[in-house]
Amino acid sequence: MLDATFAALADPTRRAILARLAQGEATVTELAAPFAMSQPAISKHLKVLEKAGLITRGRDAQRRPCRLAAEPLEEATQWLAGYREFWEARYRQLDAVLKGME
Amino acid sequence: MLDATFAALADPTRRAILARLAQGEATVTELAAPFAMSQPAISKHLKVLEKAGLITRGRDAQRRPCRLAAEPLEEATQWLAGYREFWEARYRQLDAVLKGME
DNA sequence: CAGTTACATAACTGGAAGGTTATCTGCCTA
DNA sequence: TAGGCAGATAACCTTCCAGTTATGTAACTG
Repeated sequence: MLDATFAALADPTRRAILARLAQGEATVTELAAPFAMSQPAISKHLKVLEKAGLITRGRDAQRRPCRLAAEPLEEATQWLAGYREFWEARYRQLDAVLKGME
Repeated sequence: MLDATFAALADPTRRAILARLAQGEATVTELAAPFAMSQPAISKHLKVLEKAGLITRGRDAQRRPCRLAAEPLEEATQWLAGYREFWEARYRQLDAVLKGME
């Protein structure tokens, strides 16, 4: 699952789509509007996001509204949290150095 | 930068390498040992990690010890943090539902 | 019912990913 | 100095990815 999540997040178009969805539901056409890209290209990106579980889709007549699904983001965050102490250690070192300069 | 970071993290072999490096420096041969994969394949993965800034490499005679570099992980975490309220909101909803069932 | 809107699907293309084997380089050691 | 060890690089293959255009399909609208 982490594979699909990180792979999905590796594309700037897809991250921008998620950023848009963080502000609420949107249709495919709405999501496609900001990009200089064909509609099928966006549909493909949405499929990638859907397979990664990062979005879910409803139905409203001809429209297929997309919603953000947070679970994989949480999973990714938790994985990264395992390394948190690592860079915090760096900051403590930096702190120490700065204190030494006083 | 986030592109390269997330792309690098999308591969399980590379995540495993990072996990190993979290416990301290290691040489290429040491890193390659756990995997049923040729040494050049590992070297490629290391190059990906290096380009993404996730590792740095030193020199010790013929050995090129690798160290974990935390900065891109921090950057990725901060990006994800922008969505944190999103799933926390879900939990608050769940909480509310559970309380309603009492 | 004809046309249009909203989106999906198919087929193609160029380039990057991830693996392989074979070979080269640099450094240590006997 | 000859040989071996650690690792990088090259050349190749196959599969996937991100985009395209063209076409199909379901649902609304006049």
